[in-house]
Amino acid sequence: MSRPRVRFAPSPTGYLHVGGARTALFNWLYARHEGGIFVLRIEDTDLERSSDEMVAGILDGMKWLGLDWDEGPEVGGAHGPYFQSERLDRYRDAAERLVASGHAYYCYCNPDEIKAKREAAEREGKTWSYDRTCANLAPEDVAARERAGQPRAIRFRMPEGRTSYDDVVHGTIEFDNAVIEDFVVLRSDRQPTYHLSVVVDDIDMAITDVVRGDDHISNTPKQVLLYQAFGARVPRFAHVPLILGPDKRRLSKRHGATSVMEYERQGFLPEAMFNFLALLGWSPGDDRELFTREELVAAFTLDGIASSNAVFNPEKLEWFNQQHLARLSGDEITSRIEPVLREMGAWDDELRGARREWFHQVIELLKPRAKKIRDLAEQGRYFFIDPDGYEEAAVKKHLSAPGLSPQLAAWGEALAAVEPFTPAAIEAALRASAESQGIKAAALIHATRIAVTGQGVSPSVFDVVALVGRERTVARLAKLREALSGGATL
RNA sequence: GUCCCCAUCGUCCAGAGGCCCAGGACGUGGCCCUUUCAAGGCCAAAACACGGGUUCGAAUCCCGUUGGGGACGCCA
Repeated sequence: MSRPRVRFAPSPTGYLHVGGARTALFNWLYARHEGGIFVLRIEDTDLERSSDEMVAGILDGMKWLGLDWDEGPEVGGAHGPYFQSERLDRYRDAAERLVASGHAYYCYCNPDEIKAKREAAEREGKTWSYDRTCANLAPEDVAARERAGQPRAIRFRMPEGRTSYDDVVHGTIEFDNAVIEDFVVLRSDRQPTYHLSVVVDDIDMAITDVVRGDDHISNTPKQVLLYQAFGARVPRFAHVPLILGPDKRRLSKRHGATSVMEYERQGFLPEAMFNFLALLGWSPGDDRELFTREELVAAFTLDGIASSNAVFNPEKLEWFNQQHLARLSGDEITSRIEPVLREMGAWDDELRGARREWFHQVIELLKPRAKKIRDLAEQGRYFFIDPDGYEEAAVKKHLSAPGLSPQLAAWGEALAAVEPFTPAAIEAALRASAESQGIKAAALIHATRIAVTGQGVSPSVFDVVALVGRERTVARLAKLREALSGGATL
């Protein structure tokens, strides 16, 4: 098969939403798998709703996910321009060509009257479609209206018969043309409608495969007819299922986060989002779930696309994030966590230098407990900064035993002499200290954890102590004893 | 209202006539590991919407019902 050309054509709403991202992802994956071309086109026909910032919002989302485009904004290409707002002349010419060839006609009807009729019908629970008043106007009528300077739209003349096309995911889909009215292709203000602009653009951009949302299925016959009217080759269509919210309704703002950048803000990894989205409505045909970007490119084919809608499951996204996080190397995590640590005032350039090995060990310890990069920083704060207080519930639960302070003093002394300062040696020393004092090791374990981390929860206290280091641990134990005797800081 | 699409565990998927009294994953419950919390391992509960066909045989094919979604604009 020769190189396919596919496209993603969002309208600039200011952000890339999850559904759009998934559609873009499928297109990208397909292009990359087949060695084809991925085109990005901005459908900014609606000038009032478009701006540079809005376009930037979309591009940011694409870039974050790593969906690079071969032709489009910022990179150009031989089939541009890639903004519909710069292509208006093309649409006007195309519409006039349709009139000339008899596939369309001028319509002088008043939009307000049409709207009124439509609404009246709707109130009775019926449908009203355009009555073709202008479909067969006599030449002199047309001339008269033109002379009067009446505004005119251009309508497509629906032929008799049926229109069908082969959908890659749904098979053959057929419509009776009678259910489709003579739709407007060019408005009276000379602006094209969606159907005209997509078709003209897809022809101009030599798009071979249209991969888009299910919601376009019923639009497709209109577009197929337009291709035919233009004498162009009809592309292959693949309509992918929609992404639904938990209430099974189309995903929208009221379902919470729908912008992919919102997930970035929440600390999700782009590779996790990528993996998760790829599996919403597509499957490799077996039970594999964890994929890298490269593995997905290798595995992706259009026939793995499902035909039924999918519900967005945030819990599974979290799981993917955790899995991808666990697979990140120490250096990869370092570069992503740096901004978070800076924000906390816990960053030190040495973490990349002299303390790099140490830092990687800290990360390994924290990793299995973290779902997000931010968790790593927040849950491991005590590795970088002395705790400034003790978690109340933990104190209540583990520090109320009488005589704890002298016991901690003895343990502190023993710890100061542990050699080598490894988790195993530290554990042995702690157990020995507990035994010689006739108390449970657990008492010292919990107290040490609180002293060193300020928290009731942490990785194995022996690992933590080994990494926090002898000096800081001894100091923190002493500080806890102070607090115990003072009582106030607890 | 008309037209179109869809229908396997709560959710995401596997299953393209016998391999299925249906498999994996998330989530849920339990156990192991661990004197914390996770991670990990093991186990469990959990689905072929319903009714008719076709066939020796149907989750898989056909028809209908029901349910869900989408489209019907001088919006995209």
